[in-house]
Amino acid sequence: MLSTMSAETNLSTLSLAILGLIAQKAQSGYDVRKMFSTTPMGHFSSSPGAIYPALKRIESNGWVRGRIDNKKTLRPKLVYKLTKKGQDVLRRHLLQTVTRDDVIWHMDDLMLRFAFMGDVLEREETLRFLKEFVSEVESYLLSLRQYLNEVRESMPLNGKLAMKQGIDSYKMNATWAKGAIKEFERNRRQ
Amino acid sequence: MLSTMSAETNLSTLSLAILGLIAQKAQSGYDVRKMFSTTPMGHFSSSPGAIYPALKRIESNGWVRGRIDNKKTLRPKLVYKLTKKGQDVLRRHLLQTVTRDDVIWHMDDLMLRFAFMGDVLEREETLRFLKEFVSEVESYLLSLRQYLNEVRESMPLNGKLAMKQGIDSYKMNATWAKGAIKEFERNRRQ
DNA sequence: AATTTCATGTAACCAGTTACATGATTCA
DNA sequence: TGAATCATGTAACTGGTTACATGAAATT
Repeated sequence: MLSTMSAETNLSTLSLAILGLIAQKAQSGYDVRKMFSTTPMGHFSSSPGAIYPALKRIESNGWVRGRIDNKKTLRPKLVYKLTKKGQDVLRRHLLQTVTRDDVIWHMDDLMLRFAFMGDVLEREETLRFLKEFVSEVESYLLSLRQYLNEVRESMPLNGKLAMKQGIDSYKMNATWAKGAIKEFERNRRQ
Repeated sequence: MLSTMSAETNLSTLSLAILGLIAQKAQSGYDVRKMFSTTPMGHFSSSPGAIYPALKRIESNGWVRGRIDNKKTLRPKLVYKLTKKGQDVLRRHLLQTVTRDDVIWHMDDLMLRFAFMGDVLEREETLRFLKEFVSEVESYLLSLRQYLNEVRESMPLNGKLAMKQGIDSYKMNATWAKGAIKEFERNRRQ
C-alpha cells in the first residue's frame, strides 16, 4: 500500500466497451445502451443496471466527465466526454501485450481492444498487437492439438468434436489476424 | 409464487460444467478443479471460491449428493454423485432448443452442452441440436452480413476487420456443425 | 388518447474473483 | 526436511442481472 502501484489499467470488458465508445465520440449512457442493443458491436448487456453504475465508476476514476446537455428543456441528457486521464488509461490498456491468458480467457476483450485501436494507436502498434495475437494463438493451438492427440483414443465422439470446434476456432482466429496484418500493411504503403 | 413454476432448468455455465462432469463420473470438488485447471475442457475458473460454493448449491438443489470417501484415513474426500433429479435437470437442459440468444450470448454454453450430450442424449436428439444450431447461426450470420453492408462505407478499417472476425467465427461454427452432423450420420449407419 | 421512445436511475440479488486459511500426505 | 500436491473451505469484494420506478417528448 506504500507504493503508488499505478495500476488502474484493469478495465472490465464492459468498462472497456463504454470507455472505447466514449473515446470515439462524447455520448450519454442512453447512447451507449442503444449502441449495445441495436448493433452487433456489443455482446454486452444494454441493461441500465449495468451501464449507469459503470459510467459512474468510470467517472469517479476520472476517465470521463459528464456534463448536462439541454439544461433549458426538461429532458436533460448527461453526456460523457473522455478526459486526458481516460485517454491515457485507454491507450495503456490497448497497448498491453497479448498473453496466453488473454487468448484463452478473454478473446472478446482482445477483439474489443482491436476494434478500438483505430482512433487511439499508431498503425505500428496495432500491427504489433496483431503479431502478438497470432503468435499466442498459434502457440495455444499447438498445445490443443497435442492434448487432442494424447487423449484422442479415450475420448468419445462428442468430446472430440467439441475439441475440434475449439481448435477450428483458434485456427480461424490466426487466419483472420494474418489477413488483418496484410490489410494493415497494404494500407500503409498507400 | 403460487404456481410451482417447475423452472430449475437454468444452469449457470459453471453449474452446467460441474454437473456435466459429475454426470460422467462421480467425483469430488478437487477432481473438478483439476479438470478445469489441467485440461482445455473448461474455460472455467478452477478457483475453490467458485467451485465449492457451486457444489453446495447444486447439492442443495438435490441434483447431486455428496458422500465422504476414505472415512477411516484422515484425508476425507467428498465425492459427489448425480441424483435422478440431477439427471433429469441435465437432460432437460441439454434438450432445450437453440435460440438466437444462445448463439449470440452463450456460445460457450452451447459447446459445453454439446460436449455433454454423449452420455445423456440419443443420437437423434444431438442431431436435432446440431441442426438447430446451424440454422440459428446461419440466420444470425445473415443479419451480421447485412449490417456490415449497411455500414461498410462509414466504418473505419478496425471496425470492419473486427466485424469480419465475428462473421468468420460464425461461419466457422456453421461449418463445424455441418461436419459434426455428417460424423453423427456416418456413425449411425455403422 | 395511447403507445413508443427518450432518458436516467435504484434495490435486491447472485455468482464469481481474490486472497486467505488449514492441515494431511507424498515426493525429492 | 522442505516443497509440492491433495483436499476443502471461508470472507470480503465486485460487478452484473432482473425488476422496478419515474417522467418527458414524440409518434400513431
